[in-house]
Amino acid sequence: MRVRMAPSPTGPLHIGTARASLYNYLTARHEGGTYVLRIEDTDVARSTAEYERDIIDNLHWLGISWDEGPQVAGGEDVGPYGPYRQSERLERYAAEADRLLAAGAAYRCWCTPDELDAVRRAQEAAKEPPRYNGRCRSLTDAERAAFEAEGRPAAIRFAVPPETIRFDDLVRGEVEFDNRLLGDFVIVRADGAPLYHFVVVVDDEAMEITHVIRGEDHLSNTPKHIALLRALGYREPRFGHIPLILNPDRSKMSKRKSQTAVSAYRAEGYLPEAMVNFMAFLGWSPGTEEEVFSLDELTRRFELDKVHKGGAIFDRERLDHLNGVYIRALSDDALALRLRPWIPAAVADDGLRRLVPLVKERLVRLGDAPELLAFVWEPDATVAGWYDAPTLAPRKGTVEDARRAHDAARDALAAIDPADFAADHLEATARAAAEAAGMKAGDFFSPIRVAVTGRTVSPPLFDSLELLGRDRALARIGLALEKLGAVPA
RNA sequence: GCCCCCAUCGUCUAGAGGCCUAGGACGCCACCCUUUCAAGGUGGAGAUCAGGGGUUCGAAUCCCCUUGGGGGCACCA
Repeated sequence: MRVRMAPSPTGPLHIGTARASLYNYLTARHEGGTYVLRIEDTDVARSTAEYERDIIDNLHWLGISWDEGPQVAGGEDVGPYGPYRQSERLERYAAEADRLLAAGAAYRCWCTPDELDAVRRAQEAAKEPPRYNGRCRSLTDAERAAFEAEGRPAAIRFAVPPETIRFDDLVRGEVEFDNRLLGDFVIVRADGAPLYHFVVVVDDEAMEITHVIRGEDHLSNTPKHIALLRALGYREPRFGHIPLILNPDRSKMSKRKSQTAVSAYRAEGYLPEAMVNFMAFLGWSPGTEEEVFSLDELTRRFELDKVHKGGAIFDRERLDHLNGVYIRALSDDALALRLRPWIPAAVADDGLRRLVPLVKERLVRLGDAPELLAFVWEPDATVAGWYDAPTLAPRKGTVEDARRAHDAARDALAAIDPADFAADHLEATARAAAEAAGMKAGDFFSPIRVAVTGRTVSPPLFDSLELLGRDRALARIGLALEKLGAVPA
């Protein structure tokens, strides 16, 4: 078994491409086949090295590996079937196009874009299917000679044989198309650039691909590919068309309506394990009620015949949940490592490990960490700037309550030996202070929480206090008192 | 317009004729735990299996039709 993924570097790695790559990967690895990466950069105008880098980097990030093809963006090919970039296989396409031409299976077409456009418009007006009218297919030798003498560049069209194409799709079963309904399509542009439907067939044969697994959007293109590959005398691979990933409105997932770049999810702090697990379940399930799977487990369990036929909406809330599950499953050390890029370098180098327990159960995405933890590394004055005096009041209390709490807290904390400034002891002390002040614990803690973390919602108060240490805690309470002083009770 | 594909709670799904008065998960709502927020626990609402015909002793599961949705019909991929 030889399987491939064939992304086009005309944009960053798309969720849909990533999912198709994942299904190909899982199929190849499950069956012990070979997995190939081919860069489909025939559209030179839209392809860039930057996008190729984005695609390869993010595929690696997801943990998807391949046996053949470039392993690094712009890097050298690995494998005996190269080159693996279509832009480097132009001679082969030209030779195959010539073969088709010589056999009469393709012909030159001199129709101009304007002419083609006019025909298409007329067809639309007449409510006919828009397809090439075949004008250049039946040119006389004299007409052909005239065009050639003109020196006008010609495109090459495939003369689609009038036949019914049937194939047994790996996920959809028997499918049948009438190719008589197809127009002769262009396989090589007038400027010499070979087109997708043609190169994909040439390359799959050249790379001896046995299983073509791709999005359902290619299902109705498959009869074209089969007709082409027959005309070229190639072996027919098995085809499998997986369901599409959908926008919330059930249309094909698109940049316009959804966040489609894998890099964007990565930048928000989604874990690759969660992305992979989530994407795998968009259109597949093991047939049981289990739903948390590592890439290795997926490889073990994945089977193409359990893939669904209907499309699936990309549900962010479900992804969020799964991401949280994966974050919580990480050890503190592992999570600290992952958090590094989101934390100021000085903090990351020093006390990051100690911060992890404060946020581990609260993180949806790694990128949420700074919001939760900034109070730790920001200067006292900055934190004090995050709130105003009324915010210090307990939910059902007054600023006067806040003042009492802070007075009591300041005295209580100041009395603690810095060496004993630990969460357990702090809590006991604070509770005693609250009781002495005649306040409910919650009402007492709330103002302190705001003073210390700058927010009404924060990690656990006493752990935060311990982290800050006595002096900074006292300083923040002092700052809060100053603010309260400006407010008449 | 033509061709093709698809159709179980809002969403992801289990279900391959009787185990289904349709199960799980996300989300939602309660309650418990609790210093806030989370996490966790318990419970709940939520799908007459798109609709209609068949086949069968029996249908979410098989067949047909309808409806709805989607994809494709480029000198893009």
